[in-house]
Amino acid sequence: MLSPYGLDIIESCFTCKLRADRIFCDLPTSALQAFEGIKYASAYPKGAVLFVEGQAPRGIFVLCKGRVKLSICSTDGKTLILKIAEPGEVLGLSATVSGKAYELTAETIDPCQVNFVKREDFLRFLHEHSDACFRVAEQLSDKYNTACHEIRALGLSHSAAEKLAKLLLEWSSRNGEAAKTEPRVKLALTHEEIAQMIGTSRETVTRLFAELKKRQIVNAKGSTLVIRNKAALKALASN
Amino acid sequence: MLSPYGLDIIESCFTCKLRADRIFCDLPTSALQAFEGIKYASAYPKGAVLFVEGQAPRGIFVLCKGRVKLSICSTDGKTLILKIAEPGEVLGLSATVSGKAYELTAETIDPCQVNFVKREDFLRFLHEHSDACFRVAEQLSDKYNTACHEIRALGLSHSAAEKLAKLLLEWSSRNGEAAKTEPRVKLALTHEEIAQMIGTSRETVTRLFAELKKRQIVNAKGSTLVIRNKAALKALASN
DNA sequence: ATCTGCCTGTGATATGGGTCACAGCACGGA
DNA sequence: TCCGTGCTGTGACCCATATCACAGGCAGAT
Repeated sequence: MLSPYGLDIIESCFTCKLRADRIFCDLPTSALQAFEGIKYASAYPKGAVLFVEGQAPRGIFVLCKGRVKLSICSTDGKTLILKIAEPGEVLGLSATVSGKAYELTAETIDPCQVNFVKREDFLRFLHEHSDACFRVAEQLSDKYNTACHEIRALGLSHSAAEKLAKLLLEWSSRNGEAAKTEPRVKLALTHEEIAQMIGTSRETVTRLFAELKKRQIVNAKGSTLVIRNKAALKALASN
Repeated sequence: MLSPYGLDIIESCFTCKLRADRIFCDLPTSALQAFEGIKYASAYPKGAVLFVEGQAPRGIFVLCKGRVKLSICSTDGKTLILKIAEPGEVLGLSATVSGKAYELTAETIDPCQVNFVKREDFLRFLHEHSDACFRVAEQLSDKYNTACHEIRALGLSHSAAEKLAKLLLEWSSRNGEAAKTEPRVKLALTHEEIAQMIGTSRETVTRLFAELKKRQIVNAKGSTLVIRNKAALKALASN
């Protein structure tokens, strides 16, 4: 098969080595077989838009490879990035289930491989495979959970510094770096994007980073950030 | 049967007249029968706490009567009210499904009737009744949807006035009052609580209401608020 | 009728951070 | 090598809103 956008396409879910540790993908054989029959494997370049906030739901997108930026956007152009979706996540799920419009916009930030399933096929699939339906409920619970975290971070912090500290700590807890005394975080986003994640302005992010560096709390090594003083960062995060 | 806290207890879901218009409750007979077998009907006074943020999930609470305040709370005591749940809503659902801690606190603000189902019973029930499982997915989608709205409101508005205007408009669209030229909203909450809903301070809410009244945009009739100038309120909401 | 607690209303003050404006820098394309 | 484009860094300014402090009002308890 062709490898567009420099991707190694995963042909079938059955041969996918990563299936086991993905909440949705690790289905019993019969369900997986049915899923294979209705999915369309496809690849997208960096910057492609899977769906836009407000659109009627066409179906779900199972992210196999690459990262996808999920954001909402106000009428005046301001953007809030909700999260960066990682492989294994099912995108557009809640809209597809409920039939309401997509509540956010999904845009690839890497070359991505995606399995698309049309809404009517997916709904039929769910009704016929109750174990898959339960996985969907689990995925949705998960999404709801992270949404609640986001709400807490946005609504209950007094300062931008607090939100940034929270974000950095969360990032470091992703890669299993959290346990180390000096966790490292790969900064794959621009200050602008970080600002959009914590609902502040680009300049404020720049200033906050300058402050953190001055106080020796973090330290930049190229595009990697070293957290030198985890305790101080935690103190900032919970105030 | 006794009627504690002045409630007329709904004995059985089968005889409940309100069942039809509730997403979760309107189950096929076989599922409903099974549900009857595992639920515990109970009543709570005003101010009772159903569960607390951070607790391990004991099970779900189907709200039959009364209203429940759902909130999250920061370490320093600041509270953010996410929503006021109305009858028909299933509380503690996502935590019960995923097994993670309850992500928020649920506290009754009226005398309430509630059907409680233990986690293990509920999970078994879901696996045995795929139609119920699908309803759960729908409920969760709904919750996710409102969470996204909350995030938008919190993260993308520049002023407290904007958030208050949004809240008032949303309230008026609940009771079917939205269509009227001068919708009425019952103000069942204190300024303090409203402040906690839009993430601002009590004083700011008081001042904002004063401003709205001065500009003849709203008008207080006892504890009922009359929206005299819907257009102006909408203009405030989207800026 | 009085007290006590919760709610609303309003002034004074301080400040976090949004916004504008511009400068320096890195990196890729021609 | 030079240029353009997008990112980062920083100063100046100002406004919305948090916070503190207190006064009046209303309602339920004694």
